[in-house]
Amino acid sequence: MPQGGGPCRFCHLHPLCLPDHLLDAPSIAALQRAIVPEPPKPRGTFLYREGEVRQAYYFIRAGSAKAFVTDEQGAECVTGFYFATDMVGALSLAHPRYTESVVTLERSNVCQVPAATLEEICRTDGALTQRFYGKLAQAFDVERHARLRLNHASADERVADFLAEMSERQDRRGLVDDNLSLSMSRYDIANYLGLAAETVSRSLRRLQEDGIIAVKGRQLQIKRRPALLAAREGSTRS
Amino acid sequence: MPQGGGPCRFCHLHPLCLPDHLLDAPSIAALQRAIVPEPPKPRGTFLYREGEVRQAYYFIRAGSAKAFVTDEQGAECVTGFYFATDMVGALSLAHPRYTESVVTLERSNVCQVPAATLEEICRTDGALTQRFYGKLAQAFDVERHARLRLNHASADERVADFLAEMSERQDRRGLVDDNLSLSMSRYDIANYLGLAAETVSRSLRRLQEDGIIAVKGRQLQIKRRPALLAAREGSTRS
DNA sequence: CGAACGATTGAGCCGACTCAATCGACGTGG
DNA sequence: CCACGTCGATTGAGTCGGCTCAATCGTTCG
Repeated sequence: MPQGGGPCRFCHLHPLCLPDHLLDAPSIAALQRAIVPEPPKPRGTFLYREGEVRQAYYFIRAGSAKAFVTDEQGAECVTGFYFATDMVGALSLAHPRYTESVVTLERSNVCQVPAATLEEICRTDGALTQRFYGKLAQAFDVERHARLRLNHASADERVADFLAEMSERQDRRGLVDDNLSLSMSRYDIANYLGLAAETVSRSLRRLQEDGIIAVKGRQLQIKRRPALLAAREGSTRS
Repeated sequence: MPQGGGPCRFCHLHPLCLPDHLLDAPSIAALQRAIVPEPPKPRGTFLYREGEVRQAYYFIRAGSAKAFVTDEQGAECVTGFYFATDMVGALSLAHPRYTESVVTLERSNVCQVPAATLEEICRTDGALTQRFYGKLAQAFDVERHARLRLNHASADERVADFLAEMSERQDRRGLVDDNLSLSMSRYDIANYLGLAAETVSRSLRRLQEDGIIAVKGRQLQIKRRPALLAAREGSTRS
């Protein structure tokens, strides 16, 4: 348990948010004191908008959010999703302004860390700095994965990969379960994967017909995980 | 001029490689002493391969290289291109092993910096560390741009965007010129853009027919730059 | 000079998009 | 409590952009 006090002491996500081996460092205690828990945010609340001056980083305690940019035609391009334990805003570490907008997909709880405070603490703690830049490195890997998926995968493969990714992230949140509750719409999924919503719908149906998953609206069960993982790559279809 | 000695003193790319305001720092001098100029590498030389332990970072002095990963089907996926003044290997900063393979596209000159040395120097210089992580942040932005391009752009838009990107990078190298010399094959371009080589060929022809560029093999001239920039986005076609 | 590779062009096909209709779930107000 | 409106999800029909396959043409290098 952290001796630094602050609201983290009672947060059940604590071990996931900041790994244990760092918890004794004085800078972690300072960080925890800087954390501002915010009142629950209803669905559709913006944490921030693309182009605004970066003023804070966020940690999601409960709920989910989607990130998107607006292209020159004014169209929304979904760039990712955030769930509990995710740090939001790390992408903008090297920018003075947010590079994407983030909006909640359901009633969500978040913690806020003022950017100035976090940067001040990092100035005296190289290890912590590296830790946050590590988030950026992770984000890069995710981005590259997404790009390669777009490059060479079919609609069915993309959807399968998306489900596997969602499940994997749920596992990492400590919730190992074959049931997924998708908080985003088919349109958001489609946009994220570079598909039409109708195509996502059809791909899900095909996966269900193959007995790999069971879909009921936004509730989803993975029935044959190995087959799902195989469907991510171009498994030679029968 | 750097007083640190080392081979950088005589390198004409110096002002681009490491910006001036940092040149006095002792750690820069140490970095320069650590730089190992290598003999010219012929076309097809690997700087490193995906999966190898990261042992060095590279700076390209002359020539060019392509980066790619190999997917589970054994197919090559081109992830990017490197040119003079580019730092190669920054993507793997947070990984113990290289995450992509890099191979020269033509006879090229590169400088090598042993990873251990660079990391040792960074340990005592937070500003320099931030500088290299900044490279990672840049790479993230490039990757996101590439992904959004794949998501929502047509073949013609992708090709136009690619040419604009190439030209922009040439400009940043200090060579403001409407002539581009593409060192990579149509197949590499196509792979990078998620297209077939034939489609790239056809898109180039269309751009030429519109009087936007002139193509002759790998030599290319930008005749109407504003039109090229407009063609990147979904300019309502006539 | 010939071989090999890259680039271009053409013909035909297919996967995913678009358009359109229907269905279902949910929330609102009478 | 039910009717209605709205939004999201699903399904079908038709179209089209870009892929595949194949042939030709340069070019470069042995």
